[in-house]
Amino acid sequence: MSHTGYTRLMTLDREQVLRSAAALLTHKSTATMDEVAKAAGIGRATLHRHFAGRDALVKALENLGIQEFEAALDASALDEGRAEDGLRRFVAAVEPSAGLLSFLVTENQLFEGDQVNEGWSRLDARVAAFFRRGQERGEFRIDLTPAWLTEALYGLIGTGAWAVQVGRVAPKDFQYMIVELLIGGVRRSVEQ
Amino acid sequence: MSHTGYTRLMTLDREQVLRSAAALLTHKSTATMDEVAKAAGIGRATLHRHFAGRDALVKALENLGIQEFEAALDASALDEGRAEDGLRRFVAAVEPSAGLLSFLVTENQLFEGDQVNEGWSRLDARVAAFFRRGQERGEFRIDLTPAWLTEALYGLIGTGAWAVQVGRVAPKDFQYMIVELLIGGVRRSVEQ
DNA sequence: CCCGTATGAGACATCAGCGTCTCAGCACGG
DNA sequence: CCGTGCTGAGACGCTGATGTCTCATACGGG
Repeated sequence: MSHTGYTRLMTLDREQVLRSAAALLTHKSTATMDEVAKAAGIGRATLHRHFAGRDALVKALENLGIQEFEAALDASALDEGRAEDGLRRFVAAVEPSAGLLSFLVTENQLFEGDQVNEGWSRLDARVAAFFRRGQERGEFRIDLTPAWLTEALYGLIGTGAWAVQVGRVAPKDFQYMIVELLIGGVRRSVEQ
Repeated sequence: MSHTGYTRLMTLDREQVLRSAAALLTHKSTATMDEVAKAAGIGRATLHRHFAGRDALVKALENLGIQEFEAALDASALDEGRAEDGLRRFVAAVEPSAGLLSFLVTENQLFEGDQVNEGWSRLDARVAAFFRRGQERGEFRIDLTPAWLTEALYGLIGTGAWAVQVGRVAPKDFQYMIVELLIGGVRRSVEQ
């Protein structure tokens, strides 16, 4: 039989191709379909058999990213304990996907109004709600809007992923640098 | 005489075209040469008379961005008074160029090793030195490296410019959101 | 008034990347 | 041993963008 349903083997193939595509596009967002194929160790024709075209590939990557992002969100149990610690857990959980997320965010900025994948708005809402709860509990300051904090978190994750990639930040410091800056800021405070 | 030297009129033309190109590419980084020309109110041929090609245009924009960035750096007198206030002045000064800077940073990430414009490294060094001085004076925490703080500043400026553009942050809050987050972080501290 | 000059519009060739297709090779199962 | 089916390689046509060129025109100075 051909690849109708989602037999395990088939899914594994797709998954693997998707992973390597993510890895490549993460640090070369303009990579060619041919490059993506070669990076996955397959031919361009086969790549097209898995993904109808570049758009389909990006959309699949988008779904993968959303899925991983959501998994990180679930895994970090943002509501348990101090909001600050939830944030730490989240950044730690999202680190492996940081490059992919960064790519997708950049990619999304190009699609002006062409209605973005609804998954993003759902995730945005969850993250913004987390910040809002932190504010209501008195753990976060209230003069920075949840929407901005959400964007800033994405931005810092992307910047962090890139800084690690070009060697300006040690990989082991990724999580620490992002979370500490986001939580405490750069000012040296007495309570540290 | 033709446009040999840099007669005033000629320079003004270029400048104006460059400005409008910056404004356009800032929120549509994939804009066509034709779109750039139309946005500047000139024909594509004339655009090519000013800038040999897309690369030349981008390079000119890069120089413009570097120049504005450096001007903002000079104007904000980072060393005077508290480091924190210097940072505030700088973000205020750089706000008009934020979109352009954001575009250029993204653009630069594509040129892998093709040796980036030396202007950037000079500016990077100045900013990093500022953070280092702040640390030495005891005003900034020392567990975040100057290199990371520099990248984070760029990242937040870019994120801020984008957030304003899509309406997630009010233009008047641009400066406040960036500086406050960068300086104090999201944690609600007693001393606020 | 007339000439020089820059300009805008458009035609043209070129090129890179995409999407489709064909074909031969290879593995795998019957 | 032989079909079936998937794969990689490659050819092909198409499209969009680029860079170059020509030409008619409008503007401005002498």
